[in-house]
Amino acid sequence: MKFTKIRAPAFDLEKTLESGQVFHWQKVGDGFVGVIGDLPVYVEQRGNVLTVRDGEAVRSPRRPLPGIVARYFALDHPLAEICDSFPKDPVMNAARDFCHGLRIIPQPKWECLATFICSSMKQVAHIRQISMALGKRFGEQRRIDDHLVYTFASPPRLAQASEKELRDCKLGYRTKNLRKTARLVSSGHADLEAWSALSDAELRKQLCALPGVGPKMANCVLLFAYERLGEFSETYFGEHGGYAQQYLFHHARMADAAIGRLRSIAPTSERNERS
DNA sequence: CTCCAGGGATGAT
DNA sequence: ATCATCCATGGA
Repeated sequence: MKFTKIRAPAFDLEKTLESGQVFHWQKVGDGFVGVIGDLPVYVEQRGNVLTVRDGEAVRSPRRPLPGIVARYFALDHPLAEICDSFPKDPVMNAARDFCHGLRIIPQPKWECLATFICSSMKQVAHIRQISMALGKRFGEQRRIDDHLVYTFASPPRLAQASEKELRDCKLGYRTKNLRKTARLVSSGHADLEAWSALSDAELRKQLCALPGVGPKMANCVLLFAYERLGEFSETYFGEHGGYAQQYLFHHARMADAAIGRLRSIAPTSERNERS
């Protein structure tokens, strides 16, 4: 067992993995297993130190593991500066406090786009199931210790999948959108990598033209896959609006869950509130 | 603008 | 146990 240690200040692994940006990591013991691109990885956190261990990759040219992990978890983002730039209102303050150490993972573009097409009108638990099902059926199997993990399904693989196979992954009405978009990407008609060179506005326009992608999902992909961290909501949220947005959503989801738990304990209080 | 499209999780009864 | 409601939405 060969473990590598990586210093990771101002980082919270669990919050980062469970805040609704990526959906394929599984809790195992004190850590998580998943894939970073093609590479199967186990990662666990103790204080400011990550302990990581990789399995065998097949496609990726091997780079040193610490660099891969540090980049994946965005350890190079200046988090203190980012949080400092958030507006100072009560809601934002609470979110910033709650989400301490949450970093926005720079995701592989296709993985991010496809996942968000699958995510419309789905809750996090659902998206996780879909993501797992797609990986298991259409991804490539990798092994880390005694755990099986799966790479994200490639555009050509999804493009050639039958509608029934996709529906079996609980995709529902998203099936056609995912398949159509997979075909556009697979054929080169939509070149996600080349789009990196586009301006924010132009990139958004291209994304919105894809089946199943509207303004909301386009923003998510802009933020998570193209690292346009401050592109939207900049007027109020400042330079790092994307980060602010993510913190607010995660905090709100967790707060809702907490209210739910309270209600089940004390059913007479807290009736009928929604904003 | 309205309406609808999976289905699992979650809460209410 | 069963029933209703919800869901980081997009397209018709």
